[in-house]
Amino acid sequence: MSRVQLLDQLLHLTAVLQADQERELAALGLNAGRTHVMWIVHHSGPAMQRDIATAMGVTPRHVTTLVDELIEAGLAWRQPHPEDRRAVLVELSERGTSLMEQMSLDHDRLDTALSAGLSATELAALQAALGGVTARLQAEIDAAAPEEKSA
Amino acid sequence: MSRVQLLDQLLHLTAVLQADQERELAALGLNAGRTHVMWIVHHSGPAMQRDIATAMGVTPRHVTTLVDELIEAGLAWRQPHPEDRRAVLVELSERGTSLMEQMSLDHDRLDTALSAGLSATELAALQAALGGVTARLQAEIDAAAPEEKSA
DNA sequence: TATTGTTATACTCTATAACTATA
DNA sequence: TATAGTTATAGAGTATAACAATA
Repeated sequence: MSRVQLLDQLLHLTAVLQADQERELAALGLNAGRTHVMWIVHHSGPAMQRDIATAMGVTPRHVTTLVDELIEAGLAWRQPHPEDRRAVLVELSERGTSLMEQMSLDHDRLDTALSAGLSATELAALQAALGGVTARLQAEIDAAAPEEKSA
Repeated sequence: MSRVQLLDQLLHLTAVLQADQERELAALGLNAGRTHVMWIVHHSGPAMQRDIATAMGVTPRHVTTLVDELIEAGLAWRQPHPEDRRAVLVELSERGTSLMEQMSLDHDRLDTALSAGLSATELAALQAALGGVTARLQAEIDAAAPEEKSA
């Protein structure tokens, strides 16, 4: 009988991870939504707001707000779409791009720190076990909510 | 070089876990705050709102709202504090209590499902590795934000 | 007629400030 | 004077609905 349940450990880790993310973003004047927009644009290149909304699972209206805020902060701008005059392309500014690059570095650094102390074998075993847990969790979710099919 | 980083795996698991929790609570007309209040009262017995606020890390004013909502939903009620006429004791109703008991069962069931397929040895190794990762994450956080001391 | 983005509005979660009734 | 809780107000995040310009 494990005194501490696996699920409780995972929930705790989840809480710590999330608090850390939020603290870090807040220090940059960002939040999850604005950062998600930048992340998408950084990885896909200039993007239409409609596509950003779909990728994030939020309303197009909300993306308008998020992009307004990024522009206000000097992290992005809007360009007219060259082929569709209804649409707009969101691009990162130089500051926006370097911020995303810095976040990538921080991400990699944290990843390295978390794996420290684990041998390659142990790391592989941990990753495999985590993959299994995630798959079982997803299976539970799918079993409980059989509505939303894959898109 | 691991193609998928450990941190990314953890972030993904975090997202899935959280979405699952929210979906489950929403199906019961609950949210994180209301559930947290019930959880505290379920585990500590009748509690003053002030103490609930401290335990949750939110304002006393917000606890007033949360308790109002629980009462509205027939899940809790307020009793006058027997020794301090300024204060109030929050108690769970029968429905509130049985809901908490049901959630405990669901929690245990999910924990079992997540561990399925792992031998006792593998489970112990996973838990140990997770503990290490969480400790290293906490150490990173403490190193980055040396302000808020322990209370 | 369908689609992109925006103006207008509203809902949820949470906070701060001022106040009432005790202690 | 300090503390428990509440009335009043505000701010962040996100949604729905109606509408403009364009496809």
